[in-house]
Amino acid sequence: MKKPITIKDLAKSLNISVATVSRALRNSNEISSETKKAVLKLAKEMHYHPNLLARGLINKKSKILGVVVPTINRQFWSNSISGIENIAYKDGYKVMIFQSAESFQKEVEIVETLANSRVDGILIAFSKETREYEHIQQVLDRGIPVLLFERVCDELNTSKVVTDDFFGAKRITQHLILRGKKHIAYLGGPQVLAVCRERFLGFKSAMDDAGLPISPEHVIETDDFTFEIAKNGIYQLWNSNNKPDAVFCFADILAIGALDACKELGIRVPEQLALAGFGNDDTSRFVSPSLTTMSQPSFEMGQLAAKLILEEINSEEEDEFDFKTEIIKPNLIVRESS
Amino acid sequence: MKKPITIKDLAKSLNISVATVSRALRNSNEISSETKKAVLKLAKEMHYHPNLLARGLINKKSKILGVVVPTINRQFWSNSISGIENIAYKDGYKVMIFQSAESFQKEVEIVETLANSRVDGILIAFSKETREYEHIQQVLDRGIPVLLFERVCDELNTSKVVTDDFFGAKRITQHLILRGKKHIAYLGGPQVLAVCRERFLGFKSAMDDAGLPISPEHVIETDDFTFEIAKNGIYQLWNSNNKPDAVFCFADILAIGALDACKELGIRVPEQLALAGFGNDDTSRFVSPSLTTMSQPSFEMGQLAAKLILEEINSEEEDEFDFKTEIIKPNLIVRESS
DNA sequence: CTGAAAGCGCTTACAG
DNA sequence: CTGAAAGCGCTTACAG
Repeated sequence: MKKPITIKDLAKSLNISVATVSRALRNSNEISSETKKAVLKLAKEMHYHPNLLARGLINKKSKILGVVVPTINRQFWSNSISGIENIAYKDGYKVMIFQSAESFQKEVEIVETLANSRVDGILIAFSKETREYEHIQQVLDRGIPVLLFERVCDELNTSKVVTDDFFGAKRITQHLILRGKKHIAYLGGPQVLAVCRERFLGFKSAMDDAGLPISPEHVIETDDFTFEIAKNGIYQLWNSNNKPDAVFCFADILAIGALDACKELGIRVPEQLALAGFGNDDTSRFVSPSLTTMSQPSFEMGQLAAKLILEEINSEEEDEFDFKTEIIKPNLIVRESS
Repeated sequence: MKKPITIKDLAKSLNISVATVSRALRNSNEISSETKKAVLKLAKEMHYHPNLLARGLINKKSKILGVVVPTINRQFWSNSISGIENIAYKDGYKVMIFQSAESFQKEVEIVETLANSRVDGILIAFSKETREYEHIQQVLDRGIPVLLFERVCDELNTSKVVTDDFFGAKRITQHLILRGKKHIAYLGGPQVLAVCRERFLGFKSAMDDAGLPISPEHVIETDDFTFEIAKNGIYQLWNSNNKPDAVFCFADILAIGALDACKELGIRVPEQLALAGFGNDDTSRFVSPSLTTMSQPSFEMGQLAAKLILEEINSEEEDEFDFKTEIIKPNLIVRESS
């Protein structure tokens, strides 16, 4: 590593003080345009680059937002991030992205690093393992703004951006019912997760309203949201005497696995078995039959999240900030699978 | 923002010097276990957290790797990043991810920020717009290790990790030829990009070897790699008198678009038109007919990239580091579309 | 408009 | 084993 050029080097070369150099570089108004020009010229010539660590140490502002998601490898998360960046960049903020890989320990480490690096704010969607929120509460206590999105919790007093999962699940279940389906199964995640609970409750509510019973063996909870696990689920459902005529899947990837199982088992979709997902992965458009799903406006949710946290960051630190919880309704997209 | 606890606060409370506190915190060996214990205890009680900016300013080591990719919203890139993280975390490094969004200007900004934040190394895949490499050369001149992956250039003297695009394209074209196809079209990106050029040349080489001519109207160059553009390409090919009997697509997403066009046009795949992609997006498994493709080992490429740059970072700065270029062969995965 | 000085939070030779 | 001092690269009142 070479010794980088510092303002000291510039100052020495020009025979002026570092204070003046600093002012010229930051385009201060208390400086003559002449010296400013000279400094800027030399800075360019000598390939001067400011040390952001030193600046951050003094300014206490990094103009950096930290984002923590379970994985970037899913449409929903990567789209949200794009939405966050879209807003952040307009305001001169850079966005640092980290993946927790659904590991609580990694999440804790990342949050700690982010906070210790003095980012201006942290946007986080919890890992699947996260059950306690001490690590976030500590960051909050340190006065660092945190915004929770999609995978949130009730315990924390922050701004939040979430999907209206209850509404979405109810709405898509109603759609299946309208299609004449009466024995609808549910393929979803563990109900310790709020999002899973909500979607199940929405599903249940629609069934209840229609006076349709839910068979216990039609509720399959998976720990992992993978293609293979969904396939097993369909095999399990189809091997019983009590076959469903539709399946509402917690996530598109599950519905896509379900679809594959249907192909293998020779089940006609949607005639024998209608399928519906949630989330609107790009993939759901490309499979055949294409997949009915509740589309989460992930990009817009990211934008909204960024807006909220920037508001908080830019608010007067004195007055209590008014935390908002934005509940975003997903949109039903009907395709061939129902 | 509250005033954070510093080592000064700890020192005052314990009536010892900041130097001693610092040593206790960093688990130095020149310290009595007694004072160490006391410091650690108080640090916990007072919720002390080290300021990484201050540490970085002195240490010149951040234990952070910066990664710049065109987008995280594609399997190949997100998988590579997971591979990079996998290796980096084992070595105690954190990974900061940035998206250039295929914008040269944004790429330049990000690289500048990364370098000015004193990350220990930068792994970058160029944006589609990037034609000059001054921004990287400058970073190199500053002594910061840079590794190029997938979207690279010849001009820069760094370690590189790339796909053997020529081999991959040739191999998959040969596969199509073996399937009895003789009029193979090519759907790909602009050949100013090295990766596009290589894949086209591999395609051409296989055709040449087999004594098969390539019709000029069978070579379609698209500027964007999107589903819709690929569909148009197929419409264009099919509306001519000189219809191909197979299409080698530069990327899976193009092949998937092609597939959709075939469905709309009633073209039987692979009988009338065989289709092959490149990259092995997850989606290519899920579409129907499933897609033949050259599978790039993206996770492993990420791992390799991280290994190489960590080697460089950990090498004695004195001796010239021996830059390596790793050329990774993709694997042919034959599925239903051919 | 410019400079000397103090300081951001931390680390590390150098003495003792 | 501990402390005083210098310093990392920068910014910002305070004087002038």
